[in-house]
Amino acid sequence: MTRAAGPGVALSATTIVDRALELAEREGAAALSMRRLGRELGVDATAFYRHFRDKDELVLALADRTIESVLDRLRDITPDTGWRSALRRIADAMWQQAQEHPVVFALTFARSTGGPAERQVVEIILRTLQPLGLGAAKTVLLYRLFMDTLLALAGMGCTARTLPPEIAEKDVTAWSRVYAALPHKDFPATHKHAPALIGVTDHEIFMASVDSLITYIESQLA
Amino acid sequence: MTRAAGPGVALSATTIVDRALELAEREGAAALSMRRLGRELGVDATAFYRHFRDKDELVLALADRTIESVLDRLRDITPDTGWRSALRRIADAMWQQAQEHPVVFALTFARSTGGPAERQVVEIILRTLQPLGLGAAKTVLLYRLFMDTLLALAGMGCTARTLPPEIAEKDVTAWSRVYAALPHKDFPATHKHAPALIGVTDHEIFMASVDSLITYIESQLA
DNA sequence: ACACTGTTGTCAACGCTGTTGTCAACGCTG
DNA sequence: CAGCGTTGACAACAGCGTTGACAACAGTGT
Repeated sequence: MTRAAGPGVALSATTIVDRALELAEREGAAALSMRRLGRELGVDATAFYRHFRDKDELVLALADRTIESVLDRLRDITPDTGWRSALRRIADAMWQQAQEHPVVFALTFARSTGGPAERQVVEIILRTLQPLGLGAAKTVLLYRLFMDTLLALAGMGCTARTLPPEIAEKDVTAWSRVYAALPHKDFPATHKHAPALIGVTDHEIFMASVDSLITYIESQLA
Repeated sequence: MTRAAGPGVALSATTIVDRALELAEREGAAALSMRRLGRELGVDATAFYRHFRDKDELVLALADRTIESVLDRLRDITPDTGWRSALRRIADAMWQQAQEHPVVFALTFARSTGGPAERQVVEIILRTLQPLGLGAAKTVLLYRLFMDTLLALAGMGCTARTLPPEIAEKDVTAWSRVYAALPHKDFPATHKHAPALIGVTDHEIFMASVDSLITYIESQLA
């Protein structure tokens, strides 16, 4: 049953991205294969290549798609919004993106899509930092520090949380298995703090990081 | 030419890790396949499985091996070393590890090996933070904040730097290609700062992050 | 000295992966 | 109605991680 071209076409870049996003988040990064995606779309695996150059192009498209939802959450930031609360809202939106699309986030947090959504987010953050009156050099450094730190932190968390199940088990239980069992003699500090260490959540760390970054920017104002 | 067991054995976990580490850093993560590694060792690809459960176990072994060099650089930290310079030395050692073994670092920065080298590093950092007299809860939070932030930042950088060449090109040039070309009309802030943004280095960001973290810890002492 | 046992490497094979080239079916335009 | 460009199907390729059966050897107990 060969399908054909024109408006009544079966596939489009948009529907491919839709299904791929849903598939990846539902079944993990390993399930995002061309054959699996083809089956999901009811189409031969290689039909994909009529719409994207290669798999990496799809991955970047997934990234830019998820950034759109970040953008939506930043709409209410105005020039009147204080820079502190603006930065907090941006951080918050990034965190939510990571929670909603952990697989795609893990796949792409170290990438640059160059897509429209990404460009808008960059512009918004720069507009927030610009009026602080630091020099150009300091402004861009603080932009990168803010952006990279939060992307990296959230991305690392997503990577850890979306590991293939059999691998994830080893990692997740590493702290409770090996670190909680270290002897007081050779590892006094670890032995003492292991119970508390297990309890620290990624979100606490992320929020502490936001505090830390804002504190640092304040210190640069003087 | 079938080889055999005993002392005159061809392979060992150590030699496998040696060659794998060298291969990965020389030719990239994609080259670290069992068949390629077997060829490198002059041995059938599946001989590997007599020494490791699976590939992931090798990757974790690679990670712990590179952490050993971090440990070496921390030997001269004593209880007399001020916490600020101790933390700076730790950060420095992590950065050097990331520079020397970017492929392995990118592969494992979000993982926990639970190996001996990793345990020692954890103990050293906790011993640095412990005497500050913050409560247990604050101590472990700051430990995780410090560790995770620097791991994530360095790891994200390594991930970006060790992408397959054809993919890397798109990413590296994204800033100069798309962001430098954005019109002043819709993207005034980006348009203005794009030239400076291209110039910011990962190391600058990393060092700024260390400053930021130390500043934050200081603020928590009061 | 000899058979036994456990270890280690070889080999063939399985079911995957991303991707390419060829071909057929279809909508649109001349 | 012919031709053309687009789109999907299909077969195929080279590579991947991993498994199971088999052979060669070292060391051990008798």
